[in-house]
Amino acid sequence: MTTADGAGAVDGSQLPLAGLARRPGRRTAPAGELAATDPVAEVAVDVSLPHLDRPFEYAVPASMAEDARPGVRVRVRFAGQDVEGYLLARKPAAEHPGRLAPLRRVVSPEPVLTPGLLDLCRAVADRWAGVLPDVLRLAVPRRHAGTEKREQPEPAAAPPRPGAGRWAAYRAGPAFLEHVHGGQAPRAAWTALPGEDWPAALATAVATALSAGRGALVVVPDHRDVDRVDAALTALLGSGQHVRLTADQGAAARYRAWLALQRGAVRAVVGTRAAAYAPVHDLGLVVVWDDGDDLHAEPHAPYPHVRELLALRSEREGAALLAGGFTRTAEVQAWLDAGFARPVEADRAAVRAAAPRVLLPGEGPEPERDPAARSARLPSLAWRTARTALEHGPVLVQVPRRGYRLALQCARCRSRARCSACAGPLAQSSGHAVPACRWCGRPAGTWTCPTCGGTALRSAVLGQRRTAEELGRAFPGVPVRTSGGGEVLAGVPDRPALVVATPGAEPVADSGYAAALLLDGWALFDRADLRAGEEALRRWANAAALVRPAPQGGTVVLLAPAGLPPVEALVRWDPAWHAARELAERVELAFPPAVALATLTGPADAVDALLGHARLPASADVLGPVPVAQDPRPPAGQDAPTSAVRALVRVPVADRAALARALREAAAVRSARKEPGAVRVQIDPLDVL
DNA sequence: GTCATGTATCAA
DNA sequence: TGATACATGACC
Repeated sequence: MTTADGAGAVDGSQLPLAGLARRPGRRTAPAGELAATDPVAEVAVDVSLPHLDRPFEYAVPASMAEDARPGVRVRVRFAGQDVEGYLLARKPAAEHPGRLAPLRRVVSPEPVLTPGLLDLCRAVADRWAGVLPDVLRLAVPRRHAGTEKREQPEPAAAPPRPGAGRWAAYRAGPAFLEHVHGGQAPRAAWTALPGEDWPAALATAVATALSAGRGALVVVPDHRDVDRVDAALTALLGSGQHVRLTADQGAAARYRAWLALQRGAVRAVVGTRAAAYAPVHDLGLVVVWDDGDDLHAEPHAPYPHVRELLALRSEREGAALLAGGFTRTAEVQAWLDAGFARPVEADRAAVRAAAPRVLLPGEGPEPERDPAARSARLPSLAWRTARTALEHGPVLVQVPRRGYRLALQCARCRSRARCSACAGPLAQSSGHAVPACRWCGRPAGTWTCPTCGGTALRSAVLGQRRTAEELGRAFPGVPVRTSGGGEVLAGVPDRPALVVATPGAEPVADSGYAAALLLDGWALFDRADLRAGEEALRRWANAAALVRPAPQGGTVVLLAPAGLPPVEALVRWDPAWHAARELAERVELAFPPAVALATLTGPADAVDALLGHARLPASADVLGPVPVAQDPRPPAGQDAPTSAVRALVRVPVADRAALARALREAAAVRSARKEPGAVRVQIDPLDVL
């Protein structure tokens, strides 16, 4: 029987059940129906309005006293409707001066939102100026009731510690593993050697953490990469030590894997971006592979990025952090410069021994007139390289994806045209005769190229997909396979074939490609994007890394002009050099990661209102708002705003938290006042044009 | 977001 | 005067 103490602590006397209390015919529920201890529950309700992003207190009926534990999903009455929520905590007394409504239902006794996961989600919401319910939707998978009842396997015994394996080839590689094994939290930027079997290397790192009783988490860009790491982990550890988490696995499989981690039956996971939240026990190692891939950027509010999320998480949970790839982003370079992370890289001799030879048109023997090459619209060098390589194995042909944004460049030297006021990219909007800056909106009536002094602008060419049929005609009798779009090949056998793939969909060849042709190098520069150079190098290097080393004849033909930094970086296979250059450029232009930046996108008056409410740090620099092309994905149920604008706010990195807080508070004011128009706030978005 | 309440507005 | 519309604030 519940004592009066419990009830008195709630409300001073009885605890009426709201809703029932108003109806004269029904009596207030007696105090005896409340939980004996801690009759008050704090609940995060699933309402994504900024001004409601805080716990609300509910009374715990005695019938739910056992199940209503912190972390469980509950259903409550909120503002007259039934909503889901998470029970955050139980406590003896309420702070809310009014009456408490009771919990309506404990949806599931499974405590899915553990204190650690709640802390992480709260930190993510704060870091990206968002609200907790939005983050919880990303972090906690949908419930699958049948799966909860099923027995989990017994926790597997920790595996033996593996040798350093492939890590011995890298300076500071074995030391990193040693620290992981020793319970420390080193942070490393790993630049993988071309040709590296990186899934195997990551499996070794995961096994090292497991062998020390620590958990491990690996986030890769896509499903195919999950398959590769999954296979490498199984090869090293068997099948019981890890699970996989991907968006495309069914609700049951996903929830089962998630629960296995949550219940501590399994301590290692590999997955795509949502796996960054996986409830791994005793987390000792977090890994992000190829952090430059934009699949690591969450497309749902509040738009967190896996790299930054894992950095945040590793610090909060004392886990080691490993950011690996064949190239290095400016963001990771900034980590190195700041001393936040240390490099794990091979020495130059090892790089030279592992990298393929990279050729550019204009080098090597004079091109001859070759009708077969012309019919495929292939430069002679590419055609001859492929023809020779096809005698030794498969040849990869990387073709660009469609649909790059239109940018402007110097008609003479082809360097990207930038605004003379703020260095933003110039672009031609449809319907406007005068090109304008995409950042500050300033029209560029007259323009002079700072590189060559030219004054004429040219429209960039859109990427164009070459067809496999065209290549097939140029190489009669050679099988042509394609990978990309809907159909992605995992691997190809070690036989002569042309393998046409879009970036990110390149199949792995059993013993490496004999050659790769990287076509349409220009298209990658024609993106109106600050990250174009970095992205070009990343795509080229990821394809070139699948080619055999130069000593075994591996050759890459890159159709891009010599002299541009990403081209030079590929030829010399020096991604660190390129990353340092990129970062220096970002510092110069005052763009991320050199500064923290927020974009506010929405109807003009809504953006103005948000900026008006925001108590921005004194350091804040506001650019725009400027009109932007219609939002490609307007919020559900809303029409695309007719006059969408975008404003940029930049602050020093040290003020990022203050910027996020100011924007969130301003959004809270707007939502409380029901000001019309939705404004999308993004912190450090990738697509700052 | 929903709901309840308060105030302005207008036809009868 | 009563019906209705719209603004406002709370939401536990």
